[in-house]
Amino acid sequence: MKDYKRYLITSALPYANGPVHLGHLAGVYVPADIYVRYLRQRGRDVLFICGSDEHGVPITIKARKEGITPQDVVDRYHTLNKKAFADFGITFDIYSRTSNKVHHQTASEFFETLYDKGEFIEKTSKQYYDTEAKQFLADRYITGTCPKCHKEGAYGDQCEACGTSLNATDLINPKSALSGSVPELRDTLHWFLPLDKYEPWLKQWILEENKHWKSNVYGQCKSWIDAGLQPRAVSRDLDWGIPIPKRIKGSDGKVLYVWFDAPIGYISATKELTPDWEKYWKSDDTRLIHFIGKDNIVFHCIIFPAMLKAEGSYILPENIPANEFLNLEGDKISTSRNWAVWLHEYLEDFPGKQDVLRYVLCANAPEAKDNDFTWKDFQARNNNELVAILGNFVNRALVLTQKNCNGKVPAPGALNDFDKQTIAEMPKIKDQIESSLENFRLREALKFAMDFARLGNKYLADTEPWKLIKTVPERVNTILNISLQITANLSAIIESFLPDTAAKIRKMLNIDAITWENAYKTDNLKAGHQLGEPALLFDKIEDSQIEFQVEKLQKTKTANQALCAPVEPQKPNISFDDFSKMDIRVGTILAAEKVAKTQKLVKLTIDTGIDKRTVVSGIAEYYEPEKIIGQQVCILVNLEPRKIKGIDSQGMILMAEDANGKLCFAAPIDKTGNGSGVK
RNA sequence: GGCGAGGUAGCUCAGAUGGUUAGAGCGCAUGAUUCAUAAUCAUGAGGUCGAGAGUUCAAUUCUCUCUCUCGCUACCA
Repeated sequence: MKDYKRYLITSALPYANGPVHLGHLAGVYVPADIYVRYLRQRGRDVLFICGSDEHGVPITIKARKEGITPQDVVDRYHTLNKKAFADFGITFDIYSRTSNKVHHQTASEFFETLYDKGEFIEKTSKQYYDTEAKQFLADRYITGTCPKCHKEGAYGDQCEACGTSLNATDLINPKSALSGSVPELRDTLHWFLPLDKYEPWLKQWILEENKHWKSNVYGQCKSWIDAGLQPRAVSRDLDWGIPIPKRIKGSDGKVLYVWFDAPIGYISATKELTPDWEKYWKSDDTRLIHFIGKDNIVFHCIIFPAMLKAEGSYILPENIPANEFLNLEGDKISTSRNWAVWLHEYLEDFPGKQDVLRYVLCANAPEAKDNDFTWKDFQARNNNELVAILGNFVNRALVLTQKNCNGKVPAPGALNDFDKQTIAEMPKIKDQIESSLENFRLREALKFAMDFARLGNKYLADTEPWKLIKTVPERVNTILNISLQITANLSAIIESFLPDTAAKIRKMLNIDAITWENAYKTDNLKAGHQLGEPALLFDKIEDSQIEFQVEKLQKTKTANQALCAPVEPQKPNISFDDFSKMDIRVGTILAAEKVAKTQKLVKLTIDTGIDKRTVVSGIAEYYEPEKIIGQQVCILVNLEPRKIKGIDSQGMILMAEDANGKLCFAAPIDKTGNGSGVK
């Protein structure tokens, strides 16, 4: 690898509309912090950058819902999250925020530079405008009837009832969520970053020059690039965000799209931290690494690099070790469903146990695939690994010294072969950890770190000083000296993974931090050195504590089920006339085949009694085509025909849909004649 | 449907430009031990490496088909 002079490490800016949970910690912040602490231990020049991402529509929506300002929202979560990170020992050099002045300036300048270089495309498009509120409406601010499932209350970007992603212009009866008025379509000007223009360069840079990226990252990028990149709007009509610079024509009422300003936040935060920021962002001998979750791959691997490339004066990331997701007790973590373990709640239930969570999350980090966090596993790792192996070894070494040497480091005598062999293991383990960490294999590194404690336990078990004390007491001095040297080195070895624990060990040994380079030596503790008071590093976690957590989640689940299965309220009354406009008939399915290249569509031929016609229906997930032939169904025959996937669909099959979106035929119970009217 | 990632011991994961008995941790069993939070140490059991076919002297590792999980994407009156 290239000889880098300094490191710039960023971790994804958490979005300031909610608290951080253990998934964030496991995927992004714990790995980043471990890596950074390790680099610092080795004396490398490193900056660790993070901050709150505070713009964008969801924040304005949350503010409206609660009747407060967007600034109030971001202030709340910025403070909360900043504290949570600090509590878990995540040692950012700066935890900034994108509502800062420095960031506003930096991001506007960045935009201006690209604008002046002619890197943007200007495009006018039609967007909904609320004439009462006098503003353009973000997709989320438009509600209406879902064109797919016909439920009301769908948003302009997505229908939460059926999960379909939508365009605002597809909504039936759109309404402004701001004023309730009917919005009108108006022209609006926006700037686009032509990602397609960077396609050849991205191909070369990622697919050829960055083959060392993790396979999940590399593959995802390849997938995006191969699919073809589209120009992406960098501005929005919104009043919360960074205004497009005034001198630019048409900038009125427009802000930078949050995806554009957020990654620039890494730069602004660095600027805020040090006047030397350009050394980190603009020298080839800086190694820039982004720690992110898999949801952020496209932004950090494709879009942000394209922005930096377009700007021209910045370096590009050398690696982006994105992690996958952490599930919780078998289900996807979800903020909106409250299916999460919030960091501040964890600390209330397990005070002082941040290292335990760091350990469990690192040991089970979703490095290659989604992983599952269970409280049972949490308990097992605490009790069987931290308590039994690590805590126990340190305790044994210290208590033995206390009993036999009055808490003073004894002078070693001559070393025998087993002593030498044990001592020789330390540099080996240290090397293994280095190699794992340099390659972002943190769970492997942690496993090696635990080997250090195992080495100590084995050494004690094999030398049996508690027996020798009666027969060859001078030999015990050597054994305890070596055991204590292992303990001292162990404190440095686990420092990056378990910082609090490392500090506790140092305190018990009454020593200062040992550098990484010295973390294998046998003279870090001098003979005669007075040790501090021994104490237990970890406590056992009882079944009752785990049951409490599991019950807590179970309650969430129950609450969600009650919440998630509401029966749709009755629609407004209609006249009989309205009803009788619908011509619903009974028909028989004559033929059915899956529409090629679709997941849900089945092409049906129906004998309606009137004629034999083709209908395309989205039922493939629930019915196998060959099994429904001959079945009678109800069909709305006078629905406007529509082309679906190139097939003319003449009518619509009536289906009953439950709260989970599962479909079943609504059809006559008894066999009846084709063409029978349904009234 | 397309694309990407993953499917290896009860659990969580490593692994190999194809080559003798496929690895680790936890769990389990047996033995040793008692300084230590009944912790530790040793030994062992346990896998047709998602399924099938092909290439090969030889495949878990390469190719193809299929299947399951996750993600992106298209379609869903």
